[in-house]
Amino acid sequence: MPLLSPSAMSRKARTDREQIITIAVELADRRGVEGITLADIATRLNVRIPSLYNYIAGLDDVRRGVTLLVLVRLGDTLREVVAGHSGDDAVRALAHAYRAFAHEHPGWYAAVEAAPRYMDAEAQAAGAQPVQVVVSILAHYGLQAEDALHAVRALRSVVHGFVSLEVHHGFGLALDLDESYARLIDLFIRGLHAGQNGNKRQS
Amino acid sequence: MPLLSPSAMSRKARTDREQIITIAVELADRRGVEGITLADIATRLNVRIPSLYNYIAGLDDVRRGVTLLVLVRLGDTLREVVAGHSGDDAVRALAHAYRAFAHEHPGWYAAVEAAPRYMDAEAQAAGAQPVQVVVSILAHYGLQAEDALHAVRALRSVVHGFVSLEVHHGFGLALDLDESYARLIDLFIRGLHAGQNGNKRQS
DNA sequence: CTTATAAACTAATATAGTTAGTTTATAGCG
DNA sequence: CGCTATAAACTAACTATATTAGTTTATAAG
Repeated sequence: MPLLSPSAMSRKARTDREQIITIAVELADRRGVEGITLADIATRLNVRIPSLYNYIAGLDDVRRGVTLLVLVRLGDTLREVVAGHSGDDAVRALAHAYRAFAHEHPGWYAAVEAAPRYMDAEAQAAGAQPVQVVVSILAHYGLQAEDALHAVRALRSVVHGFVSLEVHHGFGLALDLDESYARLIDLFIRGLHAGQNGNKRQS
Repeated sequence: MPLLSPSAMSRKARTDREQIITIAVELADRRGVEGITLADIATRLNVRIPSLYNYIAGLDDVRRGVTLLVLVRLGDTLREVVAGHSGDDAVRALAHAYRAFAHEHPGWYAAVEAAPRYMDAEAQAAGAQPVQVVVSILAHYGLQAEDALHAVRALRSVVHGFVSLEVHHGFGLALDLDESYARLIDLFIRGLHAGQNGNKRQS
């Protein structure tokens, strides 16, 4: 007896695994990857917990699937938003979209943050679209090979750092967050421009 | 019967709570705040688990205590390191010390990251020394009231963003991390200088 | 109709934390 | 010195979680 519709019977494990991951992704949207429980998934499917093991290897397997899916969705979102922009505009658009994603889906963003815990480097490569988007943007700044990669890390750090602190309520003061973020991105852009001639460190 | 030494008998709850937190901090250094277990603490004290409840309200209470203590230690470390430096030097010293702390004590750094989960805003204020250190540094840049606070958030974002990604192995490429970090901090400093006259955003 | 098997189930185990209620040891007092 | 209140330990029991083993059931295919 398959999990729901008794339609096709052969090699259906793939389908039902996706069903489980889909439900897990919904749960994760509210409670984060760590908040996923097999009990909730089983209830949603009107099935007992052990039945799930016919399709998944365990909870961590579910979390891995969720992480991958979320990474892909973030990558898609960023790519769409950035399309049509370039230079400073592209950086601002990306920064805004990244933050918006975290606001709209805190649980999913938690999955992005915890991604390395559940996926090894190779598996992550499959969902590394976010990085690719950043690389393509910074290419327009005329940054050479290694310089570009260091810049990618810088942008990731800046954007992730702020958003991470924000969604975890790490900023205590009553000071406008939109303003802080806009200034941070501008500061990053200024730094990028100021470094274009003479990118080497002074000390 | 007190947890260990049958010395003073009255109001010893404070003492034994500190004993528990101390052990928990040691455990957290290796496995993070989330990795603390009452079982481990009880074993270390040669006591059964429920006995701990005479001194703590539960696991989250322990985590709260650990978080507070770690926050204070980080604050102390940063303050010591920054003392004697000013301007760009102070920023670099702080950035370096912050990252070093995360490297030497990954578990403690996890507590710093998760701090808002276990402590409300008021409780965090008690361990908000790190922020105070940053404020004092940026005062030397001639930043006015709000500008300074936005700049504090920027520095926190930059430093935390990179370190967080690094310790969670979020950087996939085989590219020197020290170099990336140094460039990021320089980029931040450049941006700070470039923004000194005309700090307002253009759009 | 038979049979092989996918897919569900029940039962049991392990590890967590937590609560209730009981026992024990001892500090302080008469 | 002995009584008593109480701090502080204990055992027992319960919850929720994941996981594994072994059994039953339904059905697709021959």
